[in-house]
Amino acid sequence: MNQKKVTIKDIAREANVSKSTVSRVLNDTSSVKESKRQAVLDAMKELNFKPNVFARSLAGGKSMTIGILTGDIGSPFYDSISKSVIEALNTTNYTAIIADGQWRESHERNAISTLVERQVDGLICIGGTLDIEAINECGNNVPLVMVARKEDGWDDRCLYIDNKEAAKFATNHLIKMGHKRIAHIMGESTHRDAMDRYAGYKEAMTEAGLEPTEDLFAQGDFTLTGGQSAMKTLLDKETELTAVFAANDQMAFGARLALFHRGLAVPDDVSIIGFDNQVNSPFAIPPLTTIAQPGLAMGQAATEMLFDLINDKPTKSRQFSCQLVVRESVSKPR
Amino acid sequence: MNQKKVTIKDIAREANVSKSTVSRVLNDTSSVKESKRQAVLDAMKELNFKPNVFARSLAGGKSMTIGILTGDIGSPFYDSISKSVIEALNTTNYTAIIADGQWRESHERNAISTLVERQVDGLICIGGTLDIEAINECGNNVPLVMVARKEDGWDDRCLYIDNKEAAKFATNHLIKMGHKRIAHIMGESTHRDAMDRYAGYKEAMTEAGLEPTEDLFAQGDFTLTGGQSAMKTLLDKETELTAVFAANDQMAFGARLALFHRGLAVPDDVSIIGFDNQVNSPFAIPPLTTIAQPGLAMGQAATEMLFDLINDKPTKSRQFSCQLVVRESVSKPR
DNA sequence: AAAAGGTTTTAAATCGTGTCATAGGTTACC
DNA sequence: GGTAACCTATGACACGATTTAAAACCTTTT
Repeated sequence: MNQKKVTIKDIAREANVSKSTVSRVLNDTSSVKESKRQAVLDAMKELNFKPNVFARSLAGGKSMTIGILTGDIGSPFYDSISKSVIEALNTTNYTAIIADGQWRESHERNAISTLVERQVDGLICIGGTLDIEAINECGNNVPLVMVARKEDGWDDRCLYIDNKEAAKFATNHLIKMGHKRIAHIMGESTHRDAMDRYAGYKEAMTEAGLEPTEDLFAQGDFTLTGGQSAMKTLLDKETELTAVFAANDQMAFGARLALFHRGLAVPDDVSIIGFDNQVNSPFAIPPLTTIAQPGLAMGQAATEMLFDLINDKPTKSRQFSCQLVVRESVSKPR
Repeated sequence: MNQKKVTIKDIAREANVSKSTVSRVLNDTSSVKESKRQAVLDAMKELNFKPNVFARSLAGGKSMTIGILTGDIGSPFYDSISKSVIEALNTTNYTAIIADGQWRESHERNAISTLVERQVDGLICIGGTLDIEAINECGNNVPLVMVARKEDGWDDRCLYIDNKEAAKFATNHLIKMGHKRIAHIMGESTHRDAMDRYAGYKEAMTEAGLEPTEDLFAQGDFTLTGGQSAMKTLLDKETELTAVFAANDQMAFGARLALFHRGLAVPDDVSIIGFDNQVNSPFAIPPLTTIAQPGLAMGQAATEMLFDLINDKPTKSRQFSCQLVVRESVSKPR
């Protein structure tokens, strides 16, 4: 049944070589005569040899493991990045361990130390709130890449988008459609993305000669319920808005539900634009117009960058561009 | 900077005891005089000792790692289970490794062997298509728990729901509301859940004296787009349906979009009921009536069961009950 | 033909921890 | 007081690989 573990020792005996030789053909670390290499490979195949990861890690000092620290498991956009990293890792000998920060500094700290205890060879941070110096310190100087996040002074390992510019683009889309009373539902205020998108909204408004007054602003927190209650607040103020720019799709959905419950139609009464382009956004009713953030590409690029970092190759931060995805949640105001 | 690794050897020296003693207080494997225990603990604190996972695993044969084999990362319901497992593990010394089966047997095989190479101490399978004998074989007899899946002959380690009964319940809800022409969008036909739900639908119909005719049936695949095209097919048949039971929420959303594009209102023209109660289902337009599957509870229970299995305690399969969540996507037919 | 030089191969040390058999030391009992 | 029983602590070895320094083997050069 439970096949006794096959070790390099067994392979060595079977192939009439020493353990070291086996190790050398395993890692291709120096030349081995072709005949012996074949003998070893044959033996490995025959005995169905699987090297022991732990022995390897202990001896070699590499864990062949990459840590993913995600701001929050369950957040669709971050999840899509995690998924693409895991997929990218599939073609390598590395395996991912995911740790959940749950948007709390303390949790993030714990999550990182879990990863460090597991001796991850590299760390990919997706969003998150803990400041980068702290991460790096907890992280014990493990090679580190930041995704969906830009940090000053870390200009060689960030993969990000220009949130302000993208938010401006979104707002301008509404403006071009003829809207003047455009509200903004902002994300978690401790979150840089939220601040940047808010800034972009304000700038677009001002440049168009529209005033982003206080009553057009509502505080959200990037969640469905947060978006919903922000929209309620907005509606209670009886602001005469005709369009809403939500800082992410989740909040857009929340807002959309609040509108639905007040009997307001989208886009006929109120237009909505989101941010992220989650997988289910095309299936919202109506399909959500939004800004697409290239999560998949960022995840893949992060993986590549991390390997460059691990192999001491030079890296540089990269800005990804976003695209407006026009669907059916925005129309001209009536 | 990079603090030189602190080993039990250092602790031993600092506390004036032998390495073995340190190991014994670490694992609480036999009694140690209180004074020495304290000395060791103090030394560990002072030197900020973190045991090396790999050395531990190598020597002890336990990896302190649990493998999660999920049918598909990105599938909201399965993801919620994974998340709850990861959370449950947070209070233990175990860490999770997630491997993605991507609904393909070959991928699943690879995923399992990755986990086995990582020497996981236990395996939690969430859904998936590979048959259980194969899993067990690949899994090298690692303790194994199945979530959201019932397998005959494995009556001590499955956590599941009665899909047929729940589907019957869903269908009956529509029937009670007065619907007679009720369509069903089925999931991936290789999937047992899909078959069971279909069976429940048929049984409910027949028992109510309604005939589940061919034209009321459409094949889906548990995805958003699958649901959409199934609904299109249904509408193209010009079946005079007044309600749809989709085998999961994802397909319900897809169907809902197809309806939207045909200008049909939900629930006024067509009622929809789903299955799963995904986190975003309350935020659909209109909020989706559905069958709630207790994913969180199942994830936690799975974790507990796995530990029982690991500790050679007896376990028994457990059936969870589902609940109808009435929201706004179902009304009486007009 | 011997020395030099390069290529393969090997034995032994190492990585950090767990475990087992054993050695001391203490208590208890007759 | 002597022996048995028990509790603690120890050292040596094991776990399964990598790595290094030295040995063995082949070629080539002088």
